[in-house]
Amino acid sequence: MAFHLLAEPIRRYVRDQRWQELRPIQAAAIQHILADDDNYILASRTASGKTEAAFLPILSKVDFGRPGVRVLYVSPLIALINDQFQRVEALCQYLAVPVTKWHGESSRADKKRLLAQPQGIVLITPESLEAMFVHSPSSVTTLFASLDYLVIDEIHSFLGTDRGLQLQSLLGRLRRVSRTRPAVVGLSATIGDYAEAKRFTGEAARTKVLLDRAGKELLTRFRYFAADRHGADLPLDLLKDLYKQTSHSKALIFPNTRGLAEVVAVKLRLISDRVHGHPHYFSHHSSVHKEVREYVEHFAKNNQRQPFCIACTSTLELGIDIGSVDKVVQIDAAQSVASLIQRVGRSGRRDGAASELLLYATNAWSLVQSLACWLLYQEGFVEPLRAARHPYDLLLHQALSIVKERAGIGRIALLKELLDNSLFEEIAPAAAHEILDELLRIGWLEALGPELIIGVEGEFTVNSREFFSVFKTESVFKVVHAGKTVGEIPYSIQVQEQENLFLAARTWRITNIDMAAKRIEVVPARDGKRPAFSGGGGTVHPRIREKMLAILAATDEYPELDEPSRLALRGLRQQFAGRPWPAQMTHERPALLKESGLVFYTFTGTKINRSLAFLLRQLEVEFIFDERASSFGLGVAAPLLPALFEQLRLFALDVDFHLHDALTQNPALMDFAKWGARLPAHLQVAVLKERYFDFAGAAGFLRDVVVV
DNA sequence: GACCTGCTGCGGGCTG
Repeated sequence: MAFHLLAEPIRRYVRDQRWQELRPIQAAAIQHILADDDNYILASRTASGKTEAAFLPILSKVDFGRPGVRVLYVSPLIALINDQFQRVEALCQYLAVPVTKWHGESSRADKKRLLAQPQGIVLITPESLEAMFVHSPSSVTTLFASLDYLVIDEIHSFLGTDRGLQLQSLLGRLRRVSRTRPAVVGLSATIGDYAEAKRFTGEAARTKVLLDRAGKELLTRFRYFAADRHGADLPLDLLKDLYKQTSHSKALIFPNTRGLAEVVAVKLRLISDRVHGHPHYFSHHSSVHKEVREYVEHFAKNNQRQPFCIACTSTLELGIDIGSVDKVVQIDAAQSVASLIQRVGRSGRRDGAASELLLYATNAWSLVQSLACWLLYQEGFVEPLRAARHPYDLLLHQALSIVKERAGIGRIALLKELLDNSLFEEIAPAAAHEILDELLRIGWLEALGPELIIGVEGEFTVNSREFFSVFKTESVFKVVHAGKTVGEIPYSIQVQEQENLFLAARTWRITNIDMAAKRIEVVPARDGKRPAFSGGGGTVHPRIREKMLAILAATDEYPELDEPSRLALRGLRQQFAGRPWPAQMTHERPALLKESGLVFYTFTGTKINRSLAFLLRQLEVEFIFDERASSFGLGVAAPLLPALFEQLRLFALDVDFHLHDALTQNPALMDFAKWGARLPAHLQVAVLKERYFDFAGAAGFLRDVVVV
């Protein structure tokens, strides 16, 4: 029995919680973590008690009487740290172990107190850890030289991302200053590739996975309301139906964009006002001011009886505690299965009744993508995310960070430290040398005797706040009403006096714009438009598109579809009917002759499509690309396609020259990687090839594809 | 038509 393995104070905590029993993931984690000092990945669905699964055994095991912080918890979100602080602190009170929040918004007095007496548990963000290495390396040693455990929450949010590469580097740097050998415990509900998760710890061979596959009971329904051709907003009938479906529920609605989240919140509130329904309609996304968002979270969490509706983006995907909701609504397809799982995970009624998932679609392609995601979810598929093996841009950033940390370091020692870190293990020493040479050339580094120091040109960069993060952010205008910030919007044609707009689920009129202070004054208004947000979306994995093709080629019926959805699916299937689909479709892709010309459907992921579009431009072939349908309209006769594909494939195999050219013409191509623009040109090309495009995938696709 | 994430140190002004 796992329970009896726990230390007595922890057993008392468990008894006081009045839990009937330990969850499977908790029982497994207790047995394993107490038995050895290995790294663990705990994979189990949302709200299955993963935090306790990690902390119950760790707190039972670690000797907190010894000096130094013993456990470091890393989280991708400040909001999550603040939530987890309450839970972990409640647990730690049974052991009198102090817990300290360490992020940009936590108390400086608390930080000072911890530095005077380093002990217990610290909750931190990757950027705060980076900042500590850069500005106060002695604090890193004082606090973290004797860690026993590193807990990484929502570890999937770091896998395959630039922020993950940064954290991986920081883990290596922590190990370097450590006198102990801390074990890593990673927590997640959505991991598609366990080998990658193990690799992320930097010690794959020492890492084991504990997995609870149990899903949850879910009542799923698809609903279809076709948008008119020009309809940027949602169809009125959809909004009316959505109101009817959610007016008595606690509902989360995910319409995929910030602008549509505002439309949904404002319009549902309008309908509700008209029929004297409840007034609890909110929006929650990155452009809603933090305090307003916190109010919404607080309302949802502390409200047992009243219904409410939050229209949101991925801000409510991760584990921020908003209590339980009984309906999750997705409008048009989610970008990934992982995202769908996280969203579904937010529902769950305490009484154990099945929670409800409503999947709306406004066009047939979106319906099929949504259906594909849902079927893949049922099959247990999650997109495998692979970390970049040649992150030259991260090496550049970490080189600057280490030079600053040491206040000067010999070139050989710096190279050794960088290349010893697991995330750079596939980078050749020659490339690392080149990056240092480039930093010396542009004056970001300088040689001082035998050592490298931060150069005059580099001081500004390294000393700015922006240095701690590896992602870019756009500049925005603050939107203020009566001295209170409502949120923010990017500069656009819409930013004009007397313009009306939606924000934070309200309607506003712009009364004053201060260009210098980037501040917009607003007053309440009666109607308006959705704000024009800029910004790119995510990427769709090839497997989703392959599933979409399989759905279209089959004749399966799905009882979860309403009648309009069924008709829409049938309509799209008819377009592709009459083709001799083999049982195992792998390389067959359809082309249709339409009025506008030949349309070729690739049914593959965003990165391969993006690469194909690049290659077509290089060949100066005209085309119309539609990512939603994954199709290319081409002014080419069908019999010529194989020859075109062969030409594209040869370009794909030798694409470096064209990428060099494209970068010279348009340096903004590197905007997706914050620290990429300072790399030597051929390393920029390498970063583009590895992270933004997939030319190897495109070449394989072009080699194998059979047009039907 | 398209998501999200975080932030030092120091000095000056203000409040209790």
